[in-house]
Amino acid sequence: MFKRLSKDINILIKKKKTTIKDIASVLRISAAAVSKALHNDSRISEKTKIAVREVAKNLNYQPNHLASALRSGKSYLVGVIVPRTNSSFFSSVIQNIEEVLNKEGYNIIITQSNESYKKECKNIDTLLFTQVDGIIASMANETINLDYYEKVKSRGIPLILFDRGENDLNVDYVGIDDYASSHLIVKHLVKQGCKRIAHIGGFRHTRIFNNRIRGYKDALKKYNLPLDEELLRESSLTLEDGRTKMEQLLSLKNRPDALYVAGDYAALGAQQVLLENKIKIPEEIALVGFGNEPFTAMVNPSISSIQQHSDEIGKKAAEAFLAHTKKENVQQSLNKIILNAELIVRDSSNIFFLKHRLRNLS
Amino acid sequence: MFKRLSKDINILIKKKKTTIKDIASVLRISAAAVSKALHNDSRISEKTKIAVREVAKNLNYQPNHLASALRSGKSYLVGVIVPRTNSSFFSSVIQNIEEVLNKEGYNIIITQSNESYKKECKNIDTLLFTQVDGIIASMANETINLDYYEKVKSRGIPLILFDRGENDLNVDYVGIDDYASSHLIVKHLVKQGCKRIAHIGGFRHTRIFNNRIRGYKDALKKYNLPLDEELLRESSLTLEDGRTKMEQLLSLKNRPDALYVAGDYAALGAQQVLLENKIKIPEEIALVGFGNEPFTAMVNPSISSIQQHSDEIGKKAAEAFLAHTKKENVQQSLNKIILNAELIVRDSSNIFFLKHRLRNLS
DNA sequence: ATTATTTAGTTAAACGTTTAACCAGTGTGA
DNA sequence: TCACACTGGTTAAACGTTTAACTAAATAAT
Repeated sequence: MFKRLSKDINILIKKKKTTIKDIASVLRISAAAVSKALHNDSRISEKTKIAVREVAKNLNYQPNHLASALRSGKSYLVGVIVPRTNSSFFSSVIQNIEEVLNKEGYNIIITQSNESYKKECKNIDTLLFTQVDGIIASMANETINLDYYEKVKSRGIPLILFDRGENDLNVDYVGIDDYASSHLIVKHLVKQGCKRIAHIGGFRHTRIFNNRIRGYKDALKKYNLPLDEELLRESSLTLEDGRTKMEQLLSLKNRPDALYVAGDYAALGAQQVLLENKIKIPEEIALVGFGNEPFTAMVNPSISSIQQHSDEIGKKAAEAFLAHTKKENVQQSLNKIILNAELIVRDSSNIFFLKHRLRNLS
Repeated sequence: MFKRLSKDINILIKKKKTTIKDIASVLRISAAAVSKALHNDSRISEKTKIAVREVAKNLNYQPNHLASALRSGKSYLVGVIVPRTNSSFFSSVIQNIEEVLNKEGYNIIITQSNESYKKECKNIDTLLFTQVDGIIASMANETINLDYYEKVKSRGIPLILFDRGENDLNVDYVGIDDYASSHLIVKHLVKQGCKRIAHIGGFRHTRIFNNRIRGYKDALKKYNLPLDEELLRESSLTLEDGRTKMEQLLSLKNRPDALYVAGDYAALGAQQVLLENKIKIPEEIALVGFGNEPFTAMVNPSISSIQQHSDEIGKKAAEAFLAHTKKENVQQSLNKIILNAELIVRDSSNIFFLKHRLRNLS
């Protein structure tokens, strides 16, 4: 019945873009019927559905996302904001968010803030402008003012934070337990026999770094180690800043015998300074970083670090978004999903170096 | 005249979303006039424009991108496809594309193919579906079939390739001169006194890797070095593959005294094997990588590498896209923009190691 | 035989802009 | 005074879907 329309089809194929109307006119049915057929609406017969799908394919029909999003109010687009993408952590989180959301028909738009508050605001505007159905974000280091994130909330679209979050916003948050991670590290260093453990941390105003500092302090207390304030340094956690802070620590009369750095890049900077000063790692000073950047395994000696399970974080964040889309209630509340981190012990903090090596080889 | 309407404004402010119509009804003008005012149309008086802008701000008006894109046929969105984002090269290219396009009112949507052809096709579909105004892409290693890219072309939107391109597509391409880069490397190694230069390259079916191989061969010829086929290995350029190929090279009866690897990760793998075999770098075997990944400067010894000027590539790619939007003629043709690369000499290929160090310190 | 229900659609409005075409009023030159 | 050009808008259609409300025909229930 619908089969001998190939001439009509050929005529239409020349047109710029195939729309639902073209399909409708080929089959002599209404555009609405086509729309319903494509959405598998129960009010359309199986026969018609098959015919519609066939014609759609022949005409190379591509649904116009703009039109459907405009009409339905759903764009099936989710915005992702990260400080930067060239970090294995964020890159992996993004990949996992994408994987989960793709399955549900969502696509993601990635934007980077480059750790700048201003850029972050611009990104939020862009995403809102593009009418995303939700935003999954990790905040820039600089960000203190939350107005722009409040704007997202007030637009009534779900907001999910990960890694760098803020309790005050009262939205979903996915991250690791920074406080417990610090405990993990200190415990490990104590086991290696270290007595004076220094910490190069991030700035206290960022919640996660504050938690790492609190964890560090409390763990020292727990193991009856003195808390020496000069062993605790706040920094921007860049490679360069890691160098500076390490130099400061070395100039102390009473040097530390271990160092826990809250970021891998800064840890690398510290390591460079140690090597340049011919200080043996880990024998003289043991070193632990945070984030498990790939280079920690590449440098010599390899640097122990905290693995944050970026894949899990990405998945959970995406699932948190999906949960919002499923319930009617748009009301957001503080809902924390905290994952356990893992300490990857490498040469830089493994005092029983050779022993360990041999064990691994056996 | 328009000033005492604050009550009306307050009423409207409660509404879900402010539209152009709300502004119009506040000012008792037509929606069309508001649209024109916001676009600075000459047919609207300055007085009205100011009033419109003011009311828009008070009502917290956000233009609906979907509606305007649907109507005007322009989304002001550009899709970017990269094999992965967690590489400093791609990350930097993206950042520069964004910077240039933002200035012209465009926003970008980043997608990653993870080097998978299937994912790349999905990405293209997503981007077309989102009605992007253009696509800037670097192809996955796997990609040989060009049908999907042809699809982009046939949709009539500009397509720009960078880094990993294809002549056959006949579109704009931005990249470095791979052939010349190989010459640069070989020349440098020859200057260091190397006589048997090996090459771990990428697979020949990818154009850029083929060009690097051609450059390597021709440069050897130029410097009267014998071309020993067993010194040339094709690989996937992963760290692991770099290790394997290095082991193979070491097992030769006649070992090379220099190695040029077409990718930094594989170069790192090769370096690890060399160090494990107590082979001195660069004295016994000099090493040069490609891509200037940050870790090349971090490892010990630091690895010489080719800096690809990712910032320039990003800018030029964006500009190439903009050029298309400006001329009516949608006809695409092969238009290559080739940039010069730069060799960053580091310890791994600097035989006059100390001399160099001293010179730098002075 | 009559009414109710189901099936398979149709119609028309709506989503928020943009834009082509139109028009009323004012000024201007001849 | 008439023709005209400007200025500053207005009207209405359009972009491609979705969807609420309606309907005609067929089938089932009473």
